[in-house]
Amino acid sequence: MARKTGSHAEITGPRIRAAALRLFARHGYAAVSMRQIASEVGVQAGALYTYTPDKQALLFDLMRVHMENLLESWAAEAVFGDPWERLEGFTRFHVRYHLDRPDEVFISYMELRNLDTDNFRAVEALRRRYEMQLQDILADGAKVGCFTVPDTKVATMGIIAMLTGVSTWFRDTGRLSRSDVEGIYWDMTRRSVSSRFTDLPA
Amino acid sequence: MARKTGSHAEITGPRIRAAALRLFARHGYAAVSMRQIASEVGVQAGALYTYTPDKQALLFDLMRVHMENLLESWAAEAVFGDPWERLEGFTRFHVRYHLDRPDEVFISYMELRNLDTDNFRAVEALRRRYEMQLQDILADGAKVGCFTVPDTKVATMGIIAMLTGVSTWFRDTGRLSRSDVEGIYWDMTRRSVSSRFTDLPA
DNA sequence: CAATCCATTGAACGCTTGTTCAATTCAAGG
DNA sequence: CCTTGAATTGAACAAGCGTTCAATGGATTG
Repeated sequence: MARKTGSHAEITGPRIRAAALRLFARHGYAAVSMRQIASEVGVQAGALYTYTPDKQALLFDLMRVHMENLLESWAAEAVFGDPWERLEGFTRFHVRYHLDRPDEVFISYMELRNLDTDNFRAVEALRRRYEMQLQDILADGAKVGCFTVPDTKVATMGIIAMLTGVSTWFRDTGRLSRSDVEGIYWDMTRRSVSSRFTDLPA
Repeated sequence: MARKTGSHAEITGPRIRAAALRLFARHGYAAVSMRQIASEVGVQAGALYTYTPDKQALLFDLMRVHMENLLESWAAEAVFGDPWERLEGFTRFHVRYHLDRPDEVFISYMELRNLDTDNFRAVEALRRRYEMQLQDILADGAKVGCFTVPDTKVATMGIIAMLTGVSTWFRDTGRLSRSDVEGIYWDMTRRSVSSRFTDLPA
């Protein structure tokens, strides 16, 4: 079952990945043991080492693949057009993508500090590449004059934080549907960068 | 050195609290050992148990006290007036408070899952009380007509996520001062709930 | 000075951790 | 049917975990 490791490949067996993902998301990397992962897969702990060199690689693989998929998915469906269309495309994509992958998102934001130095740098770089996608949209929109952003970088971080936060509270059993939520977040996002807004109280 | 435990008191010695805070924020609750905390204080592990019943209580104490301080600080400086003033007060308070306590904030958002059931419920309740402060402002503003929020609850979560995110990227050595950042976030927040915004493209 | 008291030590407890590896099992190929 | 080779087991390893506690120490009080 040895596995060719192409540049974008998952190194680890899919069953193991799924179990590790679930458990890391629920309890945190440091709190989950290799034996727990093995038991979820239905196997002894030693068997995991046929598929992964060690626990750290398991975490890194999950995070790296998640970020790569995120970037690829966005590249595949990125909207072209004026800044408004591009921003709406990004917003809706981001909310939808994060709603569909709560565990991956949780891990990728919470377990950064459990990555070794090199792995951390790699994931950090991927994350910055993704943030840059939004930052470019905002910068273009500001240049053209359809957006007013007091600070492009802060606006990027603010909007991404706002949107990503959706996965901390959304439940499928709740009052709102996914597309409701998508729409509401887009509404808030568009407002937050609107130009038509220099005549406010205070 | 036994300590009176009034309702809002910290149970644990301040040196231990400080060490645990630093280490939990840096490496995560599960990854930090009692021996590491003890060594940071300059003491043997056993000595910690004079001040705390166990490791879990250490975490819970940090989170509970943080949330209580947050609520008290806001109660002390909450602005009264029209919704715009109240929202600006909240926004600036939240950003400032979170910039000043990066470790507490980090822990309180990241270590929820390491709390025992009862402790989790207690912290969760405090958090909801705090979120309700903002939600009330938004609801009042929407009723009066100065805000347009498509969904009060989602707007609350969105704004809080956006503002809280400041502590993930802000560095004192960076391009912007704390009051710069405060102002920028207020600018984005005010826009995100503005009424004067029904005539947009798309 | 003696008595008291409590913070602290340092060793020990039973258990779990990540990881290794000889031995075994098991399926596929000739 | 036998051989080959890889997947898996199960035991073992050293290390570290949270927590306990008799013994020690050093200051405070009478």
